[in-house]
Amino acid sequence: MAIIPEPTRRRLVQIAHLLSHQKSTRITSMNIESLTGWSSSLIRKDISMIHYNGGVSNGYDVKDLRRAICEALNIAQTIEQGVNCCIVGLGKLGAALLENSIFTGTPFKLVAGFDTNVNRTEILSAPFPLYAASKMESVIPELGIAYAILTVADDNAQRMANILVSSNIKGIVNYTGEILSVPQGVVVENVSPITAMNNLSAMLAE
Amino acid sequence: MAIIPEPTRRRLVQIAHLLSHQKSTRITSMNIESLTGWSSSLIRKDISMIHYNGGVSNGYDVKDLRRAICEALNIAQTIEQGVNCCIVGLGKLGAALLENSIFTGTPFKLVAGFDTNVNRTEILSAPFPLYAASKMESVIPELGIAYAILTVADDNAQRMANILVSSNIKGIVNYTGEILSVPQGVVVENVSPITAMNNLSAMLAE
DNA sequence: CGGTGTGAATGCTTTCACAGCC
DNA sequence: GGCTGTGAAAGCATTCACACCG
Repeated sequence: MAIIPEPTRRRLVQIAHLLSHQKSTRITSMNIESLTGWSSSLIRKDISMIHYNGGVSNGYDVKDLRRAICEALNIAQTIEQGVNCCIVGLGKLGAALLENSIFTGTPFKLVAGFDTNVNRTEILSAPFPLYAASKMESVIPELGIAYAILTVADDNAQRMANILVSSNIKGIVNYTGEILSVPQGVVVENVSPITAMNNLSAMLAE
Repeated sequence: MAIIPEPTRRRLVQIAHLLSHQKSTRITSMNIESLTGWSSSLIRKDISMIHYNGGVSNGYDVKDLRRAICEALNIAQTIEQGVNCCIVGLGKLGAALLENSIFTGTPFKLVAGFDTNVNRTEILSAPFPLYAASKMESVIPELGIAYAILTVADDNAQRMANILVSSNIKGIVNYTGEILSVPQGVVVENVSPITAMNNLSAMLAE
């Protein structure tokens, strides 16, 4: 498969998600345009990047298009096997995410939580084990954990990220306000409320 | 001020944030490169977009550069006046964010919370008032709320977004898995853990 | 020197426009 | 007729390379 440019990939991920919530059985690029704001030709181009070629004059088959996108992005495999994830930092935010229901219907499975404060790991309960942060480097490879959700305090973020990296993590969803330095090959997705708000400000100021 | 392209704006927001946490008093574009992974020439180009011209052969003055970026992005004004924000949806995640400490040291101020379930607004306590969701259209303009954090259940997301839009909200930080349809002029920042995870998958699959 | 600031060149993304197909 | 799929054109963003400056 030819390489798919990052902007296209990100849109396809969204489109796939949107398709899974779709009521009707067929959808056109214009429908998707009005749902997402991206131009219909851009959407057609994106779809052409994965060589789908299943569109006809009344659009695409919702289910089939979704399947094709997932396959092309290699999230099909992900979907079948599931991906093991963990939460690092069990403060209020981390604890809120413990609720495993958050990932039901997705391929992501929470299988462990970590906190430096052993109190937290004892007080809280979750449908999977909670460990002291010192256990990360052994537990993460053992359970085959690929992704981590980082919800520690900002001043602890880089230190924990370093441990995650040396535990061989593949990706980090970063809820802290810090920008993490990680080696090539590890992917970080920044979702801190503060960064998000700052982005809003910068977008809205022309 | 000439318009600043979106990718540049997003990087500058991050750089400004990073500068505020900086110990040393001077910094070079190479320093920022090793901190962020963006190339030093890109960083210089970004800075040149705001016509800063304050750099010398030992780099930039950290404080002054930060000030200049904030000014150029119109987040200076934001910083002085603060921006009023609200949380819509007081489930576990929303409740975790109520902790106002999350925005201390930032220009963002939480001034209201909303939930359709009046129980939640009564049970929970916060350093600002919590209202029934039916009050949104009156309270939001009244308090001059510009940004909303959306933490409702997915199947309620678009409905709440519609109400936010008709309450004249400027920006939405979207923690739900839904893609929101909003009119031009309203900005959405998607930070759902599921979207973030999906993006990780798509990035890591070449 | 060591680093900035910036035109020019390169390399991506998006839009356009239209042939082709159901 | 309506919509897809896709070269070709246009529009952006990033890197290069080098003049310039403390």
